[in-house]
Amino acid sequence: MEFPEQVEPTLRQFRYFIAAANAGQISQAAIDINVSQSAITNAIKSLEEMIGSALFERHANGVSLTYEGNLFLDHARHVVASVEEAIRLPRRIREDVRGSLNLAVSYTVAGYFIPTHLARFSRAFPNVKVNMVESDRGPIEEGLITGGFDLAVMLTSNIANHEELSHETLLRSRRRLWLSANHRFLQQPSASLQEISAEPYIMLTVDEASNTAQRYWKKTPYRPNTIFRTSSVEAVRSMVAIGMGVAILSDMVYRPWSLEGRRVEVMPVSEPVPTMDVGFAWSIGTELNEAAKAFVEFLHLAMGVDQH
Amino acid sequence: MEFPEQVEPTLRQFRYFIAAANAGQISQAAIDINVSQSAITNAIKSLEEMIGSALFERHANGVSLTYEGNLFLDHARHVVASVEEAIRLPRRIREDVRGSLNLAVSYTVAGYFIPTHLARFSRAFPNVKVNMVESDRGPIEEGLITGGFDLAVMLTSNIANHEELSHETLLRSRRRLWLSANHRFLQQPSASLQEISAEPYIMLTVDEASNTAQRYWKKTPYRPNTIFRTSSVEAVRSMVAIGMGVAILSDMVYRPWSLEGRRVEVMPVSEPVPTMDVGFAWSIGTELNEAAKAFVEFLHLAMGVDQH
DNA sequence: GATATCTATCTGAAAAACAGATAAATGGTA
DNA sequence: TACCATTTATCTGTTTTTCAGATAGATATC
Repeated sequence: MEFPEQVEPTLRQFRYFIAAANAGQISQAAIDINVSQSAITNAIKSLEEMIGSALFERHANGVSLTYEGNLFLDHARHVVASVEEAIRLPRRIREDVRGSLNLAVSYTVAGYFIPTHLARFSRAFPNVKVNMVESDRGPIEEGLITGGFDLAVMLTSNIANHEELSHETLLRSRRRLWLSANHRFLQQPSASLQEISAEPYIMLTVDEASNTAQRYWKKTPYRPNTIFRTSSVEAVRSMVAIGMGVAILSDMVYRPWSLEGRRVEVMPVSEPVPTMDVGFAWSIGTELNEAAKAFVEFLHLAMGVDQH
Repeated sequence: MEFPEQVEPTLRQFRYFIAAANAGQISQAAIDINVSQSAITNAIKSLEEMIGSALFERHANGVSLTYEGNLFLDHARHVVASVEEAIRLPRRIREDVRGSLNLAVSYTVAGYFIPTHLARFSRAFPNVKVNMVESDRGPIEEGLITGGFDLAVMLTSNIANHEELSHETLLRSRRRLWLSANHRFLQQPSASLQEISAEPYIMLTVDEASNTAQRYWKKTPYRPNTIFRTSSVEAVRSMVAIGMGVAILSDMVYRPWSLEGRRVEVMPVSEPVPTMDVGFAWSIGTELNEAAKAFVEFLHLAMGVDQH
């Protein structure tokens, strides 16, 4: 016996076995599935060795299943069907889920988080119409409560109304110091808030970023030396890149290159700076509709929420 | 891209994918399952091409499942579990079925049909105690009706009491002419009953074989030239082998060699000769107990009753 | 006995899978 | 910035596996 002492079956062996069981003849099965007779004979032989009992009785005019072979056939069919499903289902279009989703998103989420996920979601759930509205925290919270929005994806750490809104964090993005490629700080492992306070600072105003900034500056005697306030992340990036100032922003919106092609570097802040938390928010009282549930589940899976 | 444009996944790819999903890192998964990192990388890449979407997002410190990857993981685990079950279950000991089976069998069944099946059945159902009794048709039918036997495996074509007994045929075994290796008939394609009637005939008496024989001899003007009557198939075989006579018996009891090592040949009879039908018999009124049902199902599968 | 048809086995060739080496990208650290 | 550690991706040569075709053996049919 020259056989490699197989321990694990292969799918091919299952298919060959099923073909033989269907045909009642190994040679006919070989014709059916367009392989050689010896290939099927060997596949079955291997399976029988693995299982430890004969699957077929061999006759002069074909083969017939033994008791064990009959049991195995059921399992084999199940296995092949499961494989079929596994390959087919992940890209299955979930046409069963219908309806519309009124989704509110905040600025950074709209630009840096939602797009890729929303694209995939729409491919997977083509019958869900997503009406996405970008807005500020206040109007979003109000819309969720009044029912104007089904669901929001926003910065969860900023949420004010905890009586009427639930939230769930999907992603925590670290905040670090952005600076130009030739900044002297880059020779240090990190920069302290004290050091940063001496630098010209570019303040991003969207998503209440300045409010958030206050939270960690307030714990120190220092304040940022804000020379410019903008609602554009691209503006921040460009200004940082050409050396006009530094900024503390989340990794989620970080890109190494500015629009002009200049490099933006990044480094940790010595003091603990809160992460930027992105997640869902919804009204406590009302149940999510089918489309919203699908979207929540979709992002759960994409973010690996259940992974731990 | 040097890849062979795979269409069907392999089980190995499923296993590698699961390992990577569990570990969160391809390289760690490679260590876990003791293969090279490139093997897993390639397996995942192939799967992604087959499915048509990414299963993982690649990061600098590992991989994380995409939405599609999460869905696929469920399927993959199911597939591997099903394979596991398929390989393990056919030899699973059915300890759940308990009880005793009072089984009656007729002579030829006891010697040439039951043993191999009963051995396998007992391995599969160790908690079923089979009390097997060999008897003649009359006492078997009586025992089935009075409840002394739960079930019988016998020659169904011989059953007399059709009012109180049900039966089901499992196997039809062709009857052919047995003769010695140098018999002149062997130069013909077949032998007619007329020709056979001129030969010395060895009559087997068990299982009412002589009654059965009468059924087809009666349709002709000829009668077998019986020179010896015996209840031993071995005796028939030996006597045929040394050329003392011929016999018409079923393939089920045919063996090419006699006890003395002489060859017994076999050839068809020209006229239609009824097959020997082996099957179950049981009392119409009573329901089979669990052990009996298991035995019936076992033989159904072994004989491929549901195959057609 | 000849023929046809079945499964089992053998052999050389083709295909696939793999390990190992290396590249490319990124994070952490000094 | 540089350097190191660690990640995934890719490439290469080798090993392993799979396979088709040929052949043998067994059995049914004619």
